Amino acid sequence: MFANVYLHNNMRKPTEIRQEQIKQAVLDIIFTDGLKNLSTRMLAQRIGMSEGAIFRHFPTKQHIIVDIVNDVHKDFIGGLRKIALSKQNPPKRLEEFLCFTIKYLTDNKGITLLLFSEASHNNDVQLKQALTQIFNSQKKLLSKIILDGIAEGVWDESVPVESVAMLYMGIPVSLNIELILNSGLIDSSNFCNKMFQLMNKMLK
Amino acid sequence: MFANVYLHNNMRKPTEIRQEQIKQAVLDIIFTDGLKNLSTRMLAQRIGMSEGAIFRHFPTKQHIIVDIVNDVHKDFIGGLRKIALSKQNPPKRLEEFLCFTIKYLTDNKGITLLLFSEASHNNDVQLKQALTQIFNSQKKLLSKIILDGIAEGVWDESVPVESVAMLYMGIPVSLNIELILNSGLIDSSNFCNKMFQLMNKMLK
DNA sequence: ATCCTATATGTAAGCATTTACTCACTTAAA
DNA sequence: TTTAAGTGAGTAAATGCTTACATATAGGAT
Repeated sequence: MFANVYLHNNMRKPTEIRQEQIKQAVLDIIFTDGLKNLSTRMLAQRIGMSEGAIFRHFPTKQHIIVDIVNDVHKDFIGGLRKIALSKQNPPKRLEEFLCFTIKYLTDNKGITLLLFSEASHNNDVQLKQALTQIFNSQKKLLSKIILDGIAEGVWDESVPVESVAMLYMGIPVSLNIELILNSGLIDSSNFCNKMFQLMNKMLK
Repeated sequence: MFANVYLHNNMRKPTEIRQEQIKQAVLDIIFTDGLKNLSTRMLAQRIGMSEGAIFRHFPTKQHIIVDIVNDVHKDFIGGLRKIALSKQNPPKRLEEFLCFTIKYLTDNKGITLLLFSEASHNNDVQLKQALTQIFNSQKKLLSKIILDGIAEGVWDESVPVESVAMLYMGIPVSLNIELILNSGLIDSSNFCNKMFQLMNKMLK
């Protein structure tokens, strides 16, 4: 009769849910403490499970990182691709492209730092390839939007597409610096709109 | 007579020179292997001295980082300040500002990653303050140039100064990503000129 | 419903390795 | 001859991961 009154504070959960929890906690730790302070001990503590339990759901710590990078490729790059290849006019696509980028990165605050930090070392060849592809995909998709806009005559044909794409690549980091300095408080839709205005002007 | 023919491979050097070597090696390691792979063992090996010797020249590893950040504040921010407050016309100042930034960061390849990574964790309050000041100084100095340009009538007064400054903050990282992906090969002066053209257009 | 069993999820303790840093001692250089 | 620069061996703590063991949970047979 009273058996179910007391909830166990360590109720078991299926591995799919635990994996999501772990990945979320990893990004959280990276954002607040930096990649080099990400330890499996700290990770376990933040989720509220033992360290050993983590290794029931992922074979190694590195596999967690790789899994996150794969998520980024699927969700983030996938979302950008949909926008870049849609039927809307190029300026509208550019605006959505920017807003989607900013929303994704503010919702997943550790990702910018993870991508940028991990990209810099060559220890894991497979991981580095995935990161390179993420960076190049972004540039390629944005370039497509710009080239479409030029072809349609809404933007100046003399614009250096490569350079504009490069400038865009810095936006996530500007955003991240701002997030850190303002401790996470940012008007996301306002930020994205301003960036669109600037880039649109740059292209005219 | 033959005493000086054979050079000792462990010739002793004054602490000032060793400190510079150590700081340079730290930035080198950060650029090639990432901040989290920066160990005193690796550092000693790269310079060609014993691990213990490092601690003759710096009390702790953290002190090396702090010293580098102080250098950045003096050399980089100092240089930017000189340009921002010079008597030249605003567009010329903007161009020099951008080129100086890019030159400094390509000459000291680990700095972008160091500043950006370290800024994200709160372990060391003093360090975080120094980093915040570096970011804010950059924004303030660039804003000054833009506002001067608006006052002189060369740029549009409706331009959102804050947003432009924020976009500028991303440039070093775009550069860094490019450096990593292209393994260090970049036409620095060409890059800086292109960025100037874009920002100038944005401001008109 | 109740029991039984297989399996997935959990834990605490411990492992080998790496880490930042120290210390006793040596020796080049001023 | 004093001092600053260098070394190699060692330390305690932290790290990623393993292991032996415990038990919640799902599902079929009773």
